[in-house]
Amino acid sequence: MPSSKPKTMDQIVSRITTECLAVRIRMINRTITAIYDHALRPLGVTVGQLNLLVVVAHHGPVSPNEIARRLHMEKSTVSRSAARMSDNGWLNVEPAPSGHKQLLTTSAKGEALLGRSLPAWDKAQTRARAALSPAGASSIHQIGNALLSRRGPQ
Amino acid sequence: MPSSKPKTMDQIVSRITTECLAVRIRMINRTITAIYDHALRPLGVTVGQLNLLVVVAHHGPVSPNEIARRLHMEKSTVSRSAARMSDNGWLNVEPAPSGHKQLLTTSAKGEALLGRSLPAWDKAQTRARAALSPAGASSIHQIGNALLSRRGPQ
DNA sequence: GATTCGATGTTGCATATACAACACACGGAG
DNA sequence: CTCCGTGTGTTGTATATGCAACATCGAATC
Repeated sequence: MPSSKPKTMDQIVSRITTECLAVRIRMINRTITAIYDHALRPLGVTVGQLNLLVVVAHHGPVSPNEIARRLHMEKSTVSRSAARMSDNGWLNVEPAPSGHKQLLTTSAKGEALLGRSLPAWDKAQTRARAALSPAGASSIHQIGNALLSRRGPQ
Repeated sequence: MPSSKPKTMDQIVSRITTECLAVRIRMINRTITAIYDHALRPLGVTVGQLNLLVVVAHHGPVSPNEIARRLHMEKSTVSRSAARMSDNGWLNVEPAPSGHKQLLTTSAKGEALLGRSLPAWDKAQTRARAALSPAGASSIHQIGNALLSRRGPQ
């Protein structure tokens, strides 16, 4: 009876090469992020930042931690991004009335940027849909919505 | 006649919130990457590194630039990752016989790591499939394969 | 009221990633 | 043979990202 254990290097490599979801998602992420970042470059903002801005604009005054849960990010990542955007004058970071908490709100400058960014975002969105193919874009949309519907731990 | 131009902030925010492919892909990327990295942590390797190792093992001696094209990455990203992995003894980075070029090959230690990592990778792969749902996983697989089939510029 | 626990934010460290500017070497044009 | 252009690798800079350890504040427990 041939053991199933002693896989050859070729078998392992072949298996991971043809199946791994991580390489694929990470590659797709790089490609799509590049499309948006390229379109947004003239505005001096990245997709990550634009997305953060939109979430803050959408969910009124909101804490970094709350955003981290919604977008499945690490709290420190949100805090540091918010700090950078505050430096740029796009976000206000203020301590909540009571407690240690913080509240993020959009500034006038931030909303202006958002308005100015719409055309570039739209162009990128179109190009991204093309890169993913309509069916792929629809799948991504669906998977993303499922993730968005339930927030993370922390 | 109402202009289609003067969108309100709410309209813009709502549109990007409900449609943007970038937030979704980036979120999916964070989630899936976390699954693999968590599973691989005991082995001291990240998914990105494991993937690089697999590609090098698969495509014999190969230059960083060639890998960059295949995986749609920036050449400097590949070079620096390869350098880290060389420090760990998982990859050999050697100058090509003639020319300025470099050739990456797996070391014995690298192949051993690969073999040791398979179970963890497998567990992560299963969990990732579950997180994406079978249909979603299949879509990602397909989109990824399409990207892999044509290499990038540079 | 003092102590403890839990939620929140910060900081140090490491990887991943991209872009721009630069350094180098090979090959072809002259 | 020399010069130049292209392909390739490197380095500086900046963002994104996560983990672990720590600091803090409020609330629940006693």
